Amino acid sequence: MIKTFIIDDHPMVIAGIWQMLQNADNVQVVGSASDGYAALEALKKQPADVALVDINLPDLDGIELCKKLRERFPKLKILGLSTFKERSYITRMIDAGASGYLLKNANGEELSEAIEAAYRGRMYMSMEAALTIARPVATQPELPILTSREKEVLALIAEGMTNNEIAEKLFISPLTVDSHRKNILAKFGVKNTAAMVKYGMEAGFI
Amino acid sequence: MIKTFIIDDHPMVIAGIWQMLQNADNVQVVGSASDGYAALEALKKQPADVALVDINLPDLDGIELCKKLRERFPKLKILGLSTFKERSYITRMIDAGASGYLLKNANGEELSEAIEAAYRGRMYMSMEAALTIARPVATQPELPILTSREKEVLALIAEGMTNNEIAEKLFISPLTVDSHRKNILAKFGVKNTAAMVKYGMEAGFI
DNA sequence: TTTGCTATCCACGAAAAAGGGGATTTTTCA
DNA sequence: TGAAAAATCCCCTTTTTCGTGGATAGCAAA
Repeated sequence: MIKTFIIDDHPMVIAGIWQMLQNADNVQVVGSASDGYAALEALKKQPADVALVDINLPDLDGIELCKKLRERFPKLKILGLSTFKERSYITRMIDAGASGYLLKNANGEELSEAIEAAYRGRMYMSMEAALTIARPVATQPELPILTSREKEVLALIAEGMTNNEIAEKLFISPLTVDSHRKNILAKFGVKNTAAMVKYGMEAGFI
Repeated sequence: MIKTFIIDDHPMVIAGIWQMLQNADNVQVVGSASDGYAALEALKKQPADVALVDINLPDLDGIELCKKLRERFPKLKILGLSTFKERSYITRMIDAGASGYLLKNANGEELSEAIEAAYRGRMYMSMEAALTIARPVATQPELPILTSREKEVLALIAEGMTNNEIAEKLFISPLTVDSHRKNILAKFGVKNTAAMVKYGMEAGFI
C-alpha cells in the first residue's frame, strides 16, 4: 500500500480524494493537512510515500511548499494538484521537484494511477496538463514571473497607493518603487497602470 | 430524508460532498452533474429537494443556472457553492433565487445544516458569507450604479487606453472622457485609476 | 413644470506616471 | 565561489491623470 498524504485547504476536496481512494487496492491515505506548515509538521510524525499538494494554499503556495518538502523529506514524491492548467504553474511545479501534476477534475482511477506512477519514480501528467505543456510556446502566452517584491508593490498599487505612499510604507525610496512599477509594466507588456491592474488580477497576482 | 443533488465540475468536490453527507441522518444525495445542462436533464428524471450549485461551471455560470432551475423546478431549493466570498457573487446568487450560500471550506456538519435550512424554506449563509453581507451599510457601500457610457469608458480604461485614445474611439472630446473618469472615481470612492480598475473588476463591471 | 440625471464640454494648476536611460549592492543558487 | 537575479537608488522629459471648479442641452419622471 502506498502511503499518501493530502494537502488542501478545502475539506471537501480532502474528503473527495479520501473517498475516491477508499477502494483503491494500492493506495492508502494516511493523513491530510489544510495548510503548508501543518503539513510539514504532520509529515514528521506520519511518514508518507506520496503527497498530493494543492497549488493554492493559505500560507505558502504549492511551489514553495514543494521545495521545502523535497528538502526535508527527500524520499517523498509530490504530485501537484489544482484547477489551473496554466503552463507556468505546471512547469514551475515540475522545476520545484514534483513528480507530476493533476487537475482537480481527475477521477479516482486517474488519481490512483498518478500516485502509483509517482511512487515508482515516474512522472504523471493529467491529460490537460500534458496538452498544455506540449503545445508550442508561440500559442501559449507565458505567465510572467514576478518577484515577491514586485507582487507586493503591485498589490499596493492596486490598492490605489501612489509611488510615494508605497515607498513610505515599505521604507524604500520612491525611485525604487518606480523601478518596480516599470519592471511590472515591462513584464506584463502593458503601457499603463490601468492595464497592469487588470492583467494582474486576471493572472491571479492580486 | 432530504433529496439532494450536486452540481460541480470537479469530481473530487462531488465525491467530497457525497462522503461528508454519507452519515448525515437527514440528507441523502440522489445524484450529481458536472455541468449546468446535464443537471437540468438529470433533474427531470431524478427529482430532488435541494441542489448544491457551484458558481463556476464550464457551460453556464451558477447564477444563470440558478435562474433556469427556479423556472423549471419551482419547488427546488438552491444553495450556492464556491470559493469566492465576494459580495457581488453572493447577492447576485440570492437575487437569482438561491436559498443560501456556502463556501467550499465548509465541513459536513455545516453542509447538512445548510441543506436542512434551505429545505425548510429558510436562508442559510456560511459564516464568512454572512459577515460579508451583514456588515453595516456604512462600511459596506451598495454597489454604485454606473451609466452605460461610464461602463464603456471604464472598460476602455482597463484596456490601457488613455483619455485621448478613448475620446478618439468614441468620437467625443477628451474632456468628456475625463469627466466620465472623474465621475467613476467619485462613484467608486477611490482616488486613482489603479484602485478604480480593481474595484471595477471586483464588482463585475469589467 | 420643476427637478434630477446623463452626456457633453471647458480651464487651470498640481501631482503622478511613463519613457528612457544608468548604477550599485545584496541575495540566490548552481 | 562566481554569475545571475533581485532589490535598491538616481536623472531628465513628456504625457497623463487628479483636484478644483464650472456650464449647457436633452430627456424623463415627480
